[in-house]
Parts: sequence; structure tokens; C-alpha cells
Amino acid sequence: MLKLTKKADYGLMALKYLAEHPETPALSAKDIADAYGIPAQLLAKILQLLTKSGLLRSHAGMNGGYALSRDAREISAYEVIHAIDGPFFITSCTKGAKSCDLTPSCTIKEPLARVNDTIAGVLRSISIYDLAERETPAGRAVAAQALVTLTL
Amino acid sequence: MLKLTKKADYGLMALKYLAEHPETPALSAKDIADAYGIPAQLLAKILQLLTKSGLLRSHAGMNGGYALSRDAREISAYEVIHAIDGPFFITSCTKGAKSCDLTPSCTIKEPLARVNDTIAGVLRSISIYDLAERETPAGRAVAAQALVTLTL
DNA sequence: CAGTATACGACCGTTTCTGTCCGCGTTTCA
DNA sequence: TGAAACGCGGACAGAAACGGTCGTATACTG
Ligand code: SF4
Ligand code: SF4
Repeated sequence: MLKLTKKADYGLMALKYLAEHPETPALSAKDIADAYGIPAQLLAKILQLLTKSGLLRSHAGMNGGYALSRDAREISAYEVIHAIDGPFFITSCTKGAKSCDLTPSCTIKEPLARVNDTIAGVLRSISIYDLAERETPAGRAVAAQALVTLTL
Repeated sequence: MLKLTKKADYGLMALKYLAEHPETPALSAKDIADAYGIPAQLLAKILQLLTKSGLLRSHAGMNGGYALSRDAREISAYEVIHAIDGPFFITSCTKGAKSCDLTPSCTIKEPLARVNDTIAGVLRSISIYDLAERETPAGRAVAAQALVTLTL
């Protein structure tokens, strides 16, 4: 159920890693994969997806690799998940295309759609920068605070 | 990815249906299944899970069936999901037991755990009663409003 | 040119999800 | 006293999603 895929998980890790190394012009998929123990070829494909979605900039050839295309603050977890796993839907009934065959009789469709939007909002309010928070040395310096209003 | 299972989906529908019929002493699994077109045997097992978790009260025999064990306002979506799909975790690394094998090197574990709690909070703030909101006839009468604070 | 890197698609084993079946215990009612 | 209506529980099978690998083509560097 409500679980991130490992691909999205890996994608977030990779972006965080890139956010933590802003000095380097580019990091290869293998570099990042080795840093965490992620299967390299799999990570490569994930990074390709992120590139295709415009979150990363890639560069082939020696000393090539990937770099963030924007500031880490401007990349939300929602975008990452969307880029890797496709459209974000809590339910099986995507409003656009084919859905679960009992959409007509279903009465919780609309309420759940609002829940969906709420959770999407939470995800949207989280940036890669937030994840990359460096070692809050003194105590527990709260970094980001977002207010989400749930409206049913 | 972040998607409700159909079981949880069905479970919510069923509870909503029960909440909408407080007068009847009990509704059978078949009654509810027929009302929506849900596979009856599957719904039956779902209702059994909800009963085992104490959200429903069951009664065997003729004219038996299920009834809410508490007021619809006191049953949260979180409880339903938890009862049907088990512990709620966004990531594959449950803090309790065996997890994804790269937990040691992983650096987004803690931040994601907080995201997990936030989403769980959202789900906890939604009750069956909220879903069962009867026809907001005039315009769009906002029913419930919950405030969730996201703290990374 | 040789070496390093991304790009892209095919493929496959595993797990999870969805749904069905069957036999059993319980309650009601004729 | 028995049949019917119902919940309970496990086993199981088909389908889909996931996680991961491989091979090959392409692009860039020096
Ligand atoms: S239609 Fe109702 S049942 Fe089918 S997916 Fe959407 S919400 Fe779940
Ligand atoms: S450990 Fe890191 S990678 Fe493994 S599941 Fe938890 S978060 Fe995802």
C-alpha cells in the first residue's frame, strides 16, 4: 500500500547526494551508486528518467555525469516521485483515463481525491534541500516548516 | 507507488456505507458488496480483518452481519488502512524488523521517517464520518478542517 | 582512436496484489 | 431438529507491479 517504490527512494538519495556536492561539476551514476551501494545500472536508468523530466542535466563522456538543473530548494519530492513513478494517485481511479470498473457506483472517489491532493501537497512542500539538511549540530534546529490544510 | 490497495479502498467504502445506515442493526458482507459491485468473498475477508482489529462488530447467523463498533467520527482512515494492509510505512525500512539491506549507508532514512509520520497524521485526521459527508447541498460546505504541521 | 560515460530497450525472476474456492462454526427460524 | 443465512479462516491461482540485469547504441574527452 502507500509505499514509495525503491526507485523513487533511490532517486531521492541520488538527488540529495548531488545537492550535497554542489562544487563538483558532475557526478557519474556509478559514483553515486557506489556511495550508497545502490545497483549501478538501476540507478543509471533512474537518473535518466530524472534527466528526461528536466530535474537533472546530463553530460556524456569522460568526467561526465549528472548535475542538478536547478537549486535543490526548487526541486520537490513530488516532482521526483512523479518523474520516476509517473502520475501520483492514491486510488486506482485516475480521473483521466481508464480506471477501476466500479467508478460509477463508487461514492468515496471524490473524498479520496481530496485526500490525494492533500498528500500531494505535503510532498510538494518538501524539497531536496530539506532532505539534505546538513548535520543539525546544535540540538535539533528545525529547518523547514510547512503548513498544510486538509479540507474535506 | 504511493497507492492505496484495493482492499483498503473497499474497506473504506464498506465502512462509509455502514456509517450511512446507522438504523439497521447489521448489514451482511453480501449486502454491502452488492451495493457497490465489490467481489463479495473478497469484501467478506476484509470485513473480517476490520472485525479482528476491533473496528467492527460481527454477528453470525441469519440476519447477521457487521456494524460499526464505535461512532463513525471515532474511526480514522489510518486505522482502517492499518487494519487491512498492516503497519503503515512509506519506505521499505521498517524501523522494527528486517529492512532494506542498505539501511546503514542510507542518509534519507530519518527525513523520510518524518514524512511518513506527517502523512500518517493526515490519514489519522480523517474519519469515516468525514468520508460519509452527506450531499453538501448548498454550494460547497467545507466540513472538516485539520491542520497538519510538517517538520523536517 | 581508445576509453568513459549516458541512452534506451528487452528481458526475467520475485514479490505483491486481487480474487476465488472450500470446509467449518454459529445463529436464526420454520 | 434441521435447513438456511451468515461469519471465519486457510489455501490457492492468475495477474500485475517491482527490482534488477544485460546488451547495444550513442556521445563526449583527450
Ligand atoms: S473508484 Fe472508488 S473504488 Fe474504484 S478506485 Fe476510485 S475510489 Fe477506489
Ligand atoms: S533505508 Fe534508505 S533506502 Fe533503504 S528503504 Fe529506508 S530509506 Fe529507502
